[in-house]
Amino acid sequence: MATLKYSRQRESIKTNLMQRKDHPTADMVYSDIRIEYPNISLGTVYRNLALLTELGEIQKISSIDGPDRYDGQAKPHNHFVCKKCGKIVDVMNTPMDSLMKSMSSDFEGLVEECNITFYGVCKECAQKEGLI
Amino acid sequence: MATLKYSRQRESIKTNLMQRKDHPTADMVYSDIRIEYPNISLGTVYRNLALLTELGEIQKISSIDGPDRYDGQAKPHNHFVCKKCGKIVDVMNTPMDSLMKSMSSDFEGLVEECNITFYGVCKECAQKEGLI
DNA sequence: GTGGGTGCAAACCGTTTGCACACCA
DNA sequence: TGGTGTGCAAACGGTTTGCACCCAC
Repeated sequence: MATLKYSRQRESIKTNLMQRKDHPTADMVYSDIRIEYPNISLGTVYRNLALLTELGEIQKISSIDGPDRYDGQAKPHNHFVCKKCGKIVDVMNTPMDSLMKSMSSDFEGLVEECNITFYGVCKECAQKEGLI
Repeated sequence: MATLKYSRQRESIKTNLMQRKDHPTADMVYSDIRIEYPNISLGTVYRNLALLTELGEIQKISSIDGPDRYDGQAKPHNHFVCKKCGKIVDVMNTPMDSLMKSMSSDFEGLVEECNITFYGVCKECAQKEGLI
């Protein structure tokens, strides 16, 4: 049961996410898709984003403030989220080995599987606020 | 302007957070404070938690799902948040040096200042779900 | 007395869900 | 035709906010 069926809406959402290089919110994707499918509903966008995330075809990124963001890049990688402006930057090649060592033994062997999100202040915002 | 005035509500919230060793939600703090101040409102709790966070006296921790959590521990440290059960574990002594090297040069010198939150699946949940 | 703090309730915002209809297989 | 997907709108949960009153200074 619950066999996956084709839908052009889901296809369009996936394609949109794969093509763009930013990390849009559900609403930003919704705006884009509505150009091609004016009747699509925001609920459908959320449902498909959740489904694609579950399938591992996209990544969901939680922000500290504001709405969640999505990443169409298939290759697993991590993110840096700016607390001030919400900007998201891809972080590749995180040194997992040294991270692992610092984690309590409760989590040994598990961190490897995780998507890690770093929060902080990006250079631009730090300069604006005189933190740098 | 905006001079900080004493309030026993804020004092009580701060004390409550400092004494406990878990990472409660605003609502959990609210429940506790109501024992001493039955008329306190949830809005006041949120206002004071935000204020204390801004003052750097407590830490706000964003969860992937569910409500934000708060940490009364003054010493800066990082967190591991379990995606499955929401459990939060303190992570001390993160190897910042190796992390820094892996970050893009856009953020060099800034990551050191950040609270980092690791997301993943805790050992217990991983065992429950057969991931381990 | 003045201006910040509180309690209350309504509003807010992102997200989820129930339902009837549409469409893929 | 059977069952999954959609559009719509209402509901939801956590959080914020406007307002009148209260209280620290």
